[in-house]
Amino acid sequence: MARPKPDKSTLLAALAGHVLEHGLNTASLRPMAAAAGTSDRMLIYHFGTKDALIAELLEFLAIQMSAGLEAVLPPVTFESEAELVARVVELMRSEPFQPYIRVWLDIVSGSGQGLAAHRTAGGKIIDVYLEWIAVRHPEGRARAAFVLTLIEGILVMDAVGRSETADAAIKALGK
Amino acid sequence: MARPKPDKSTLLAALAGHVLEHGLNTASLRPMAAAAGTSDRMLIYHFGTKDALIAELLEFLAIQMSAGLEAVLPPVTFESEAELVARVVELMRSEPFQPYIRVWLDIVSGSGQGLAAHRTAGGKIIDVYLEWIAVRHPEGRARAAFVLTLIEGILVMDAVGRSETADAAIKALGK
DNA sequence: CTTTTATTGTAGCGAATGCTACATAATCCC
DNA sequence: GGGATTATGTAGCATTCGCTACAATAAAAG
Repeated sequence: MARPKPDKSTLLAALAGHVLEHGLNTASLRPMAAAAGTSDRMLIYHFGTKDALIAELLEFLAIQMSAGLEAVLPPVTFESEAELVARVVELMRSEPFQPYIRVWLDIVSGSGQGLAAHRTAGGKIIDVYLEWIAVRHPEGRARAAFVLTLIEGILVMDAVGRSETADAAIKALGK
Repeated sequence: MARPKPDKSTLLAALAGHVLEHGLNTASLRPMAAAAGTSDRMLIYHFGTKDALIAELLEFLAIQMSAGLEAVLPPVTFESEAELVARVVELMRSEPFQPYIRVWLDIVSGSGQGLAAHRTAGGKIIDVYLEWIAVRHPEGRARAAFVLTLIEGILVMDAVGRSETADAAIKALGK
């Protein structure tokens, strides 16, 4: 009775891997299925609909993008806000984060287009990151929102090839 | 001899209108053609390729998104950085800007996926906005980058339904 | 062992995709 | 006016899309 499939998360992990490499909003059933070692037929069988699949995949991605944050940056409070920002940006710009940032921008774009599942997942991810930053912020929770918002802006700048502007923003924060 | 079509900009304007309403990254030839009162056949005739069309459309959009900025917010320097940010955000959140923001997020997403035309257009748009902010910033050009980056982050927050976080960031800026 | 029930493969449908071949109409040049 | 060039319509092709019908197998239940 509505018992969840035993290895659905295995399936979702494979789908997530494909999406992280090839993009979320342009993903289609047959390539995803191939990446997961199965068929489009079976994806529909398991999820009912592509939209439902994407919705579940977004939940999975939201968790995956939130998990491991503690491991990659231990919960130490920094000496200054500027230093925290610099450290997080350095992290976000590192190689292993790139696929997640691409997917993140897809989520944001989809949210803008009014896709409910995208928006829900996007909001949850922001919530987790906000908390993650708050724990590490010396000036307390109120400023965490500011820091995270700035970092999101930096991601945008980086995406369109204006990292210099992002760097200028970080520098301006210092003084 | 390679004389440019007389009303290609008219065509591009119609295409831009369609894309502003229905999204850039999901646009396909036949609906675009219908919106422009033509056929897919003619779009290919004029632009050669869909990719080329998108590239030209992105240039057009970059200009269109930059033009009119002066009109909508006269080049007055504000009393404080916080006030400037508040005013610009108010502008960006206003109804008529919504379609442009959706397209903007599509451009950012496409840039993240490595689409060169998207990235080029996105960079140009940032450049123009940066200049636009610099002219209005009381504390000079160096801080304009900071302000614009923060605003981009606010757009992201708004997109995923976390305007409260964006507002908190703006407020935090005040003190 | 047999009868359900859950899982999977094969094949394909109808729609949409970007793009092209071919023919026709309009326009320009001389 | 006639030949060449430019513009446009009509059809369609090959591919991919999400999804489904049908049948076969595998597993569970009695």
